[in-house]
Amino acid sequence: MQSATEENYLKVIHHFSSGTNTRVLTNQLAEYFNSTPSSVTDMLARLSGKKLVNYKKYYGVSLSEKGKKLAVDIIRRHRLWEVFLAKKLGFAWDEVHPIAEEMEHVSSNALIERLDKFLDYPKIDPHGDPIPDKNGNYKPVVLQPLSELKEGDKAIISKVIASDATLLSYLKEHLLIPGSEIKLLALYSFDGSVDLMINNKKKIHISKDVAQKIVVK
Amino acid sequence: MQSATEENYLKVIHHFSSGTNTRVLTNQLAEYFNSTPSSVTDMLARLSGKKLVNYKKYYGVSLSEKGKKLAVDIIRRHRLWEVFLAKKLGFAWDEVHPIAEEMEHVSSNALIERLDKFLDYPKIDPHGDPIPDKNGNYKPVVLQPLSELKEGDKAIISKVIASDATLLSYLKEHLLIPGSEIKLLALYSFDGSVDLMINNKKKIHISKDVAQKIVVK
DNA sequence: AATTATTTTTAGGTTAGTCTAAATTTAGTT
DNA sequence: AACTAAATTTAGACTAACCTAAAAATAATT
Ligand SMILES: [Mn+2]
Ligand SMILES: [Mn+2]
Ligand SMILES: [Mn+2]
Ligand SMILES: [Mn+2]
Repeated sequence: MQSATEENYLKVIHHFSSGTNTRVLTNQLAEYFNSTPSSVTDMLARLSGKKLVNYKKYYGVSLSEKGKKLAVDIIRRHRLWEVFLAKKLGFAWDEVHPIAEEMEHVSSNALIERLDKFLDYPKIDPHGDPIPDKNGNYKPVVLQPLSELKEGDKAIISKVIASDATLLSYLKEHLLIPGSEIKLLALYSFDGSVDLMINNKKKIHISKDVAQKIVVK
Repeated sequence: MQSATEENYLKVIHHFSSGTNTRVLTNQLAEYFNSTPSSVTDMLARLSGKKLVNYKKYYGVSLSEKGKKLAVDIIRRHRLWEVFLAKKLGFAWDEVHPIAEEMEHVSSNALIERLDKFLDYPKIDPHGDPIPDKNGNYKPVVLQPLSELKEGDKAIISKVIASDATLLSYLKEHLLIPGSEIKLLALYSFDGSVDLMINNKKKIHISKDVAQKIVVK
């Protein structure tokens, strides 16, 4: 068995190695966890001992096959709980993450299978991220920033890259949230700002800066 | 904040002191947790330091007001999750406990309030135990063993005192489970055994021994 | 290539939660 | 009251998960 801390590490290593570059660095993890490089070294040695990661001193880590399986399963659990929180309990999409961060560590497999069924086998979570099935399979959704759309294009917002609270509440107020349908009415070449139609109901003008932080599919 | 271990202690101390006698003994807790008396002493000192229990060396512990509040809240969380697992996910009443034992430690209060609403404010859990409301109020259900009913009495099974797996599956097979309605058809004075009608559908004969383990209300 | 800066590991220490074995206190019994 | 038995605490040790400070390895610059 693995602890909640170990599960969190696996999930984050998976996240950081999910792009092109495969190895994950000690300082990267330390910064992410608001921890110290020495604590990370400690944990990487532990995970290596459990054959969950491939770890070379001074070089970096990657997930082993065993570790990758586990990481994907934890991501599955996390995202299913997020769907439950949003769809069944009525939490907003930006409230579910910290709660799911705890729920994902409840260990029962039967629980997750039944939850999956109860939710009618959802494919994406409230942030637009794909949910792996029980075999760990999922297809990464093709995403692009809103700023790359052309005039007339329609898309669904699937994610918002923002941690700033004032920006988040601004986006929320104007329904620039995951799930909303948008149409690009006009693109102003002089500053990259755009006019949008949101859910066929409301027009809005946003800067290029903000448009780059709204990810659509 | 308190750890999951501390929460488990508070809950169990509440359980053991819930009867007439108020003080809970070290060995009692050690046995319950399959732990050692010295580990318990250690934890009691910790809980005492947090003002969650009143603890006198060599004498025993009881919950402080603060500790009692917390204990009741953990019981609330536990039983609400049990209802969720049974009613929404379709788990059997005898499968929900170990899962709820983990879920009860998820810390969000908003989560529990929304869960309560989602479940339509249930008053009892799948074992027939009462669920405290958000202020910690609940009325202990008046319970008696089936063996104390008189001929002609009707009752609802609210709990089964059994850990033996063969007995549990026997009871399950014959629908002698929480929620079932039973009527006492005959009481045999020579050995205390009884004839029952279960859910107005099936007759069964059970020994006094088993009748004493079926709690009804 | 030598020096400097950055990254990472090692060394040593802390807290929560556990254990075994020994000492102590309380309870029970001649 | 003295002795024995049971319950409980203390002492000392261990692991997981953290930390700070120092040492070592790697990367970047002169
Ligand atoms: Mn987590
Ligand atoms: Mn998500
Ligand atoms: Mn628990
Ligand atoms: Mn219960």
